[in-house]
Amino acid sequence: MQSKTSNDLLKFFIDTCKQQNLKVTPQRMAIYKELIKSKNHPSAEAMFQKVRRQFHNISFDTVNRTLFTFSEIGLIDIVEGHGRPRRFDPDMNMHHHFHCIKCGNITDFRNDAYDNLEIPENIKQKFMVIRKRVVLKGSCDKCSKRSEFSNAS
Amino acid sequence: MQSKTSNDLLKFFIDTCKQQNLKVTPQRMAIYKELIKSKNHPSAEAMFQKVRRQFHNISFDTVNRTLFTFSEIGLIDIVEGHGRPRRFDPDMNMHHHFHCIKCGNITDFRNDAYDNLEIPENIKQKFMVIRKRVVLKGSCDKCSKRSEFSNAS
DNA sequence: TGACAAAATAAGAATTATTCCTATTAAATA
DNA sequence: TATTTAATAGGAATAATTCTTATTTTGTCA
Repeated sequence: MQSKTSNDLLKFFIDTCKQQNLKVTPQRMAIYKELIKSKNHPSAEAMFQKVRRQFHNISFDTVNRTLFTFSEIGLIDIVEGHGRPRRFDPDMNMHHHFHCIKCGNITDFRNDAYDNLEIPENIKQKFMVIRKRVVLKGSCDKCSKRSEFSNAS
Repeated sequence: MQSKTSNDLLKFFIDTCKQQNLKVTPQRMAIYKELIKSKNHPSAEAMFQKVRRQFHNISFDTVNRTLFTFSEIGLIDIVEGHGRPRRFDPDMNMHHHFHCIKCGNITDFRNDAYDNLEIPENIKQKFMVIRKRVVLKGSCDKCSKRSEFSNAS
């Protein structure tokens, strides 16, 4: 069962690479295999440590670069975090964010429906929530224009 | 009008500092004044460049440390971003995040209501949205326990 | 199958962002 | 105005990432 699902995922991975004109290298396979085992949100360093156990002489740079490549073709996501460089927001009124995944800009927007979102009961019981925000990700107007036909290759 | 609002904000700033037993230094004043002028999400480096124009020999460390201090007492917010160290998420199913502002951990959770949030029309018209997520921030169960009486001081 | 062109890799240097360290200075209080 | 305690400047140290270059490998096609 486990291996069947795993094989399906590997097939999906290989197909995606071919579609995107990415070469299917043993390094990329090894990294992908570790990724589908990951339950949390690993850093590049954490992935490097895991992968090198199977792939003795893989370099950090390859792991890091490959993770970034995977995120570009939609195999994995880069999650938002308290980032570096840290960005400070002097606007303490409730508002929401649009992140451009290309240029990295964050745009504020207001939305009443989002402001009124309820915190789920199971979350309230476990965590002390002091702020909520809807984060939308995608491509901003400038970046969309710039690469309008980029996936027609 | 402008100066009145600005004075109110400065008064609020001074009161907040006193409440929190923080000294009101010229450096902190200068940094706060720049902050309330900021419309975007400046980095520490950007703030340093702005502030040093008024405050010739201020150090980067002071700016950075002060911004962090301000965020701790709720004067400003640290916004989520594509962070460093980057965190990669192999789970591409829709889910949401709880960020602990103390330990930095990000916890996944599922919520149907959140999944069904509509993208506002004005956003759709301007940006190409490919992902949405609700991000809750606060203190996780472990960190809440650890500092249960920390604000009684 | 073998050769070729383009892409990917390893290794380490370089860069960027941040935090730490410590002597000095300044704010708050009496 | 003297004292105590926190805050600062400046620079060293660290952490995370990206860049550079020579080498290797993949995918393709004869």
